[in-house]
Amino acid sequence: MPAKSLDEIVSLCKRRGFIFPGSEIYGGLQGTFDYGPLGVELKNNLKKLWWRHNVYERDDMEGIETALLTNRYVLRYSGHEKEFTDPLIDNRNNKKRYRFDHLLRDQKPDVLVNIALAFGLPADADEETLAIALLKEPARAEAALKAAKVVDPTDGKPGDWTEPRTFNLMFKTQVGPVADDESFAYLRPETAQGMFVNFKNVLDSTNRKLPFGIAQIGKSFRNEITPRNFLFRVRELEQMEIEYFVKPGEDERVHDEWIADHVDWWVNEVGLSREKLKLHEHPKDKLSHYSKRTVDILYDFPTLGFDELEGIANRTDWDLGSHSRDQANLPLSDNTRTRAMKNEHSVEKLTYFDHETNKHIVPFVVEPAAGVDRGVLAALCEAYDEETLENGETRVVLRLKPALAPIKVAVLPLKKNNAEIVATAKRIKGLLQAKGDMRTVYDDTAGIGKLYRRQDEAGTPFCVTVDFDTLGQGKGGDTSLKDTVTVRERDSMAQERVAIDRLPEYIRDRIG
RNA sequence: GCGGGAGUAGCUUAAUGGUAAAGCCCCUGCCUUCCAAGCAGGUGACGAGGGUUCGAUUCCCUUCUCCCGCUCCA
Repeated sequence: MPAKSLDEIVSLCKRRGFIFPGSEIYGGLQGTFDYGPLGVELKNNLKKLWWRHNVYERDDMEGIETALLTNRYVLRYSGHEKEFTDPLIDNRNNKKRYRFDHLLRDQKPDVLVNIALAFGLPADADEETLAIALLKEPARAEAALKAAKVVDPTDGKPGDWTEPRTFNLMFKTQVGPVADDESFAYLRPETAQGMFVNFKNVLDSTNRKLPFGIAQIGKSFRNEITPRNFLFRVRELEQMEIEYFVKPGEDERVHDEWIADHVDWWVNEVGLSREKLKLHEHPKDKLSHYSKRTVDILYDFPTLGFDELEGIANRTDWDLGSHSRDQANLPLSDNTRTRAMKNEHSVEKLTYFDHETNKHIVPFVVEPAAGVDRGVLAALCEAYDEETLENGETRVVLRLKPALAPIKVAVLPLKKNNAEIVATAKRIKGLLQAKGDMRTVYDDTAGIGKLYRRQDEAGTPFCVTVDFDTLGQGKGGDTSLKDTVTVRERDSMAQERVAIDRLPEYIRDRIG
């Protein structure tokens, strides 16, 4: 039986050491989580699989890792300084909160005219212009909204409005010893910008031709208004992102290819069921400022229902164009040309010289961006199983793909009060861990049945048990099984007898 | 940020204005020849701060965290 609720997963994560609340002994810090001994292994394994699929097994990808602290100009010209800010306002009468610009948009025209005139703006100023002007003088704004009788869209009555204020979703931090208004940097809200600002560096150092991509795995930070739902909405998150650069015109085909490829990756390598995945096409009017088309891959989480695992966006030439100097002389798409801010700080033109046409072009970008933490959660939800055994008892077993399993092998002595069995088990543990690529544990703190169940809950695919037969002391003096052990498989609980010297190979063949 | 609900051991629950109890888990020892056995022992909790009180886990206030609903959501 799969997990009935997310709480069952949360409970298992805490109990077995996958995931803990961040800063827990000081009461926690909302929107942060710490990965425990099993969690870090699972997460590392997921990232390893992703990197292998998207970098090593392709001919057109490079990896990078860029700084988390980001020059504010990067986020200014990317559009985040403006677009990643939500202006908010509350109605004291009914405790409703609105996005300030959306509230203005929903007013009758004469209301907006009155506000505009009160602020000395042209009568036909649009709601974005108004919002920006009013946010600069919140106290005057509050008075003007009252005077103009701005109504609440929920009840249609004039509201008792608070001062409008901005809520920026980017974290700022002080850089250097002098605390003035200019000496700050942003913690990056997405890893993507690191790939864009290094576009030339990668191109120049690798001699890549279009199409090619840059991959990065790393932390991003978003000051979410309301972190919720366990790993789902967090303030510190890890992303696995690709920026795939193509000639304009190839972008739509390549976009579809990445969507199909990544759905297959979640299914084949992470082990998610295809029927629990679905695609979500973003409506045109809800697209981000940089996107021409965005398709999300959703997973059917317990309690939450379908929610986003990965977003695959066609970012057009927005980013490379926005970060380039001398934009007026670049061949940009209409959206980027008209909406991107004039760049007065970049010293680079992020273009590509196309030898076929002998022209500089600004590549289009297709961006598959997946959440590592959400991937971990999906893998756990998919793998969780409460199984009723033949004897009527239940066991909790994590049916993780062996490649994802935090522990690959547990070596267990059938009896811990037999020195020779214990010594042999410890020797086998050493033999397996010497290979260096599989987490191996030894445990003798309970009876054999309980040891198996513990490993089931951790998702360990194989248990190796050392018994009297291993020592050549089988029942009735049977020595035929000397130097063999029992390998017990997690999902079926079936056992197989394997020679010790074949064991590393046997296990490796089965963990992928 | 608003409204509602909840915070007692790793987990699930109990009681109490006066030494906080139990089961499971965990640890140690004995026992145990393959799926959470048994016996004996042991560690471990009132989210934090303040107030009322002789005395607060209990009553009050504040705060933090979590859950539900709004709101928000690249």
